[in-house]
Amino acid sequence: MIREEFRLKNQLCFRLYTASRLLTQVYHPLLSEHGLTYPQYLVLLVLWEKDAQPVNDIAKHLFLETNTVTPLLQRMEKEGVITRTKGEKDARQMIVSLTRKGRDLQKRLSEVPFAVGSAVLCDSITPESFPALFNMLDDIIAKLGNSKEQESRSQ
Amino acid sequence: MIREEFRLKNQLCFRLYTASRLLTQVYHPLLSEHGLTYPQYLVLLVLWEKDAQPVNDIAKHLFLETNTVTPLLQRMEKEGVITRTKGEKDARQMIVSLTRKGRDLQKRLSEVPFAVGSAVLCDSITPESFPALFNMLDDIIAKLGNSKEQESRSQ
DNA sequence: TGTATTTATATCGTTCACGATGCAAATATA
DNA sequence: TATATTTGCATCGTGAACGATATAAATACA
Repeated sequence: MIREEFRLKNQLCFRLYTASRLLTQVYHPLLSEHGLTYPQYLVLLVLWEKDAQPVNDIAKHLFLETNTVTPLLQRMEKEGVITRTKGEKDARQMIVSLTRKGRDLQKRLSEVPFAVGSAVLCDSITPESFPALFNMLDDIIAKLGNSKEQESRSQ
Repeated sequence: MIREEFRLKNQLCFRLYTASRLLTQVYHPLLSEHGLTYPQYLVLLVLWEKDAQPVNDIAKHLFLETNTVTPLLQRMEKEGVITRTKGEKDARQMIVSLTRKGRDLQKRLSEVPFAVGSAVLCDSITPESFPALFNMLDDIIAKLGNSKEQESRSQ
């Protein structure tokens, strides 16, 4: 006698986890061609919007901890797509900046968003249905992301 | 000049990835108390629905590869929540079965689905809005999961 | 000013994900 | 029936995630 609330069919998290993994797999061949992983691509998205950010700002944009981002940035530095320089005002900070190679990747990856977009489109997933999905996911992220901040603030 | 399609705000995958990670983090304290990780919990969900399944069936339910599931099952066996026995009809198969401890965990974790559910509920995420979200995520999973099967079939 | 606290980042250990590869059992085919 | 192919699982290497902890710089405050 399986309880309904334990059925895989009724799990929100499992759906998010699976959809996320499968969609990330769509990125893989497109990115590995340029020596990038998906999280590294996310770092580039952040830096293309605003160059020269400290580690902490990048981590906050991605809802990640610095202990995840730091090694990732170290690998990206080794690959020559970013540089990490000590902050001038604050010597604790590491300012992450795009290299020429990192900037140029935006042009070389220009087809990626469209390729991924077309991979998910189907009868029920259309450009028109995106806003509704985006809103729900944003609400989940806001709820869980904020409650996390509350936690750390109350300690 | 950032292109719109590269903005973090416009990325479906980033939302799925973030929502998945944040929601998985809600599970963490509830599961680690019982020595479980989230992927291990998913294996239990599968086995609670149907006990004694080969590795491959478990992997397929979770949209994972056996090279991810095998080490995970080995850890669960070491923890004493499952057993792995060679298949009788097919000696290549490893049949994964719940131990007494694994079965009992269902009762001990009975509050988990409700605790997680209440963690996401807010003004816009309600029991009424779940079906719409579930349907869209299921469509994404079906589209990407199926196209993966097509691939392997055509090789 | 001297000490305590906070902040920014880094290091470490464990557990996934997953591509690539290996191996043995089962099945297909010559 | 002998050989080729497929199937099911395991091993290996790399790169995340993330809790725990460390370290140095900045800030607060006594």
